[in-house]
Amino acid sequence: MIEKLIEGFDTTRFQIDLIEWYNKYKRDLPWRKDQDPYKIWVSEIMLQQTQVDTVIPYFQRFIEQFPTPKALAEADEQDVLKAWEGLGYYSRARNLHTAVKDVVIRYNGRVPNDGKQLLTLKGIGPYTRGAIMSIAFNEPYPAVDGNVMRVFSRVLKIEDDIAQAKTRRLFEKVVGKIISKENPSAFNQGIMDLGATICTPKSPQCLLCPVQSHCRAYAEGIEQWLPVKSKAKKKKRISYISLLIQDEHGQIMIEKRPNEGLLANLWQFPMIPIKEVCLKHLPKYVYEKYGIHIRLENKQGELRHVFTHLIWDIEIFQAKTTDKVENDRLKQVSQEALADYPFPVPHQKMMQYI
DNA sequence: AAAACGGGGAA
DNA sequence: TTCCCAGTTTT
Repeated sequence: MIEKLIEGFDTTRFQIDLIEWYNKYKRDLPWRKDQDPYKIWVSEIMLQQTQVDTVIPYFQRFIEQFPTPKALAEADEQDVLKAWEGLGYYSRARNLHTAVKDVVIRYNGRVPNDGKQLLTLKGIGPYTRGAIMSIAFNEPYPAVDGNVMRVFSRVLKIEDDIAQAKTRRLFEKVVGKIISKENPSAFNQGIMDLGATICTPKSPQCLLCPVQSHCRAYAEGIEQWLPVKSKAKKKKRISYISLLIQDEHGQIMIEKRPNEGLLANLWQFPMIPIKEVCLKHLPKYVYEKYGIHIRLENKQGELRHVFTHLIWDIEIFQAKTTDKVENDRLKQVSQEALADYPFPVPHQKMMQYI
């Protein structure tokens, strides 16, 4: 059934047209300066669900700070999270940290040139395995992401719903057939660049496309209707009150989030679901949860933060205390010391209200 | 198969 | 507002 999709498709000519275009127009990106599999790996993890322009400065700082798997393996998790701060999907950073420790122990610090072994490492799934194998080791593995599915859904007029998990497997089979066996690195990166610069989600630049003559969607004028993707469900909304609690020296209370789930092990200002308590009972609630007495002061502002699957609506209040706490997950720190802890973006925004 | 998991930029 | 982005893990 894959054969049916590729019937009449000039694979060899497609490979040539794509790779020639890539060699001429490839983007100058910091992780393309050499073929160090560690750097390819870090870049691929950062690039998951994250755009190139966002990743570039993070990548450069990260490689400077952790130049080798060994350097990263020996780092504290909090320092790794701090380097990741603001990039999102923090489990990527924790999984990468776990995985490089594995690489140091099991493979003597060398990223394995082996598809099966790569897949056993935390945070490396089918896409990242394919990207590392093809880009760093020039092995013909498909690396199918949203970009690749968009390009090939148009070129081959594939109308399966790309929101379905099994559709990715279909595209992996297709790319496995079409990928250049001589230069899989340029082929895969060529598709990525094509998807990023020409074959974009809206208003693709078909007139500039190096594989226009191969594209079935273009031939039929239906490129804007592909790929097919079903709608996501509605986001859940949660309201919170967040407290900027200062003691008589101006020290501010922060808490560490649980070690699993949303924003695991990042720090935040105490945050109370509004559903669980009304304003009047807030000090009592805070005493029961955090063990300190507070005097509630003025509301400082509010903010909204939108995640993939939910929305936080946060009201920000100032508060005062004279009590002291100090443990693993609860601290009172100076305003300057806040910079030493990894905070999610909504709580970074809160700092301006102090 | 579906849900959880961040954040920013573009239309 | 809505959608998209070089996805993986957990349930």
